Amino acid sequence: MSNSKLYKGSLATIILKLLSQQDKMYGYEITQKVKGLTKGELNITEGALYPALHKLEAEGVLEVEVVRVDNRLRKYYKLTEKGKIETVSKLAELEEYIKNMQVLFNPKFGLE
Amino acid sequence: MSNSKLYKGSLATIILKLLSQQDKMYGYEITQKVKGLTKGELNITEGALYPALHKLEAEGVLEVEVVRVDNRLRKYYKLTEKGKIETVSKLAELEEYIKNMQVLFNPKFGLE
DNA sequence: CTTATATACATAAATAATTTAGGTATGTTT
DNA sequence: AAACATACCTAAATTATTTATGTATATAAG
Repeated sequence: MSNSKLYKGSLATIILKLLSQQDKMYGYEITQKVKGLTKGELNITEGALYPALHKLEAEGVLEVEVVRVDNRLRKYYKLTEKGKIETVSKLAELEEYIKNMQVLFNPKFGLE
Repeated sequence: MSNSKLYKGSLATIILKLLSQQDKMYGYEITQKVKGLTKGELNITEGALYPALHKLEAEGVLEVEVVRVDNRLRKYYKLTEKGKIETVSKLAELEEYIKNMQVLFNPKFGLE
């Protein structure tokens, strides 16, 4: 995530959102997906991603399935039931955040 | 800023934006303005605000003028020339951030 | 064949932004 | 007299991240 300081705090939300659309993904796949969708503008660093995935797993938000492909390991993550609920609330938080930024940055909207 | 983790990294941008619309403001006024505009949803904590103001001042982005009002101190901050340039780039960064979040969260937009 | 690049995981130390929890002091309202 | 609002401040702890490594296999390029 080595671009803008603004991304701080959004990593978990991004992971959850991607997993709500794709059933299961592994870490490296997530970095590539994000890089692709943002045309290279947002690069999730591994040092941020793996600890974040481990934390979400420890919280019971994600569950993991290890698969060996081409003699290399992949750890597929998917949302648990708790994770689906958590995703909804994280997405609501993001929407709130963006709305608040809009009223701060386009004061017209805030006036009524 | 004791609401959502998402605000991390946006505090300086918020301060600069407010000062680009209002010439000069003091710390407490900034907290009240933000609280008002966001209907109480975003509360900047003093522990975040004051160090942020001091840092921006140290960087030459803000300049300060101390005024005594009703026997109480107020430190008015305003943008320097450097600060005006910095504001433009911070706002551009925020727009980039929001665009990237849109392609991540509304994948339709990313497809062409 | 050997070097570079891509795939795939991981962790530890350092940095940065913030929260939490204090502290000082004056003015106003109950 | 107490509570609340105004107005500043800082230090310790927490948290998320960057930066810098490390391991290992597969594939492409020279």
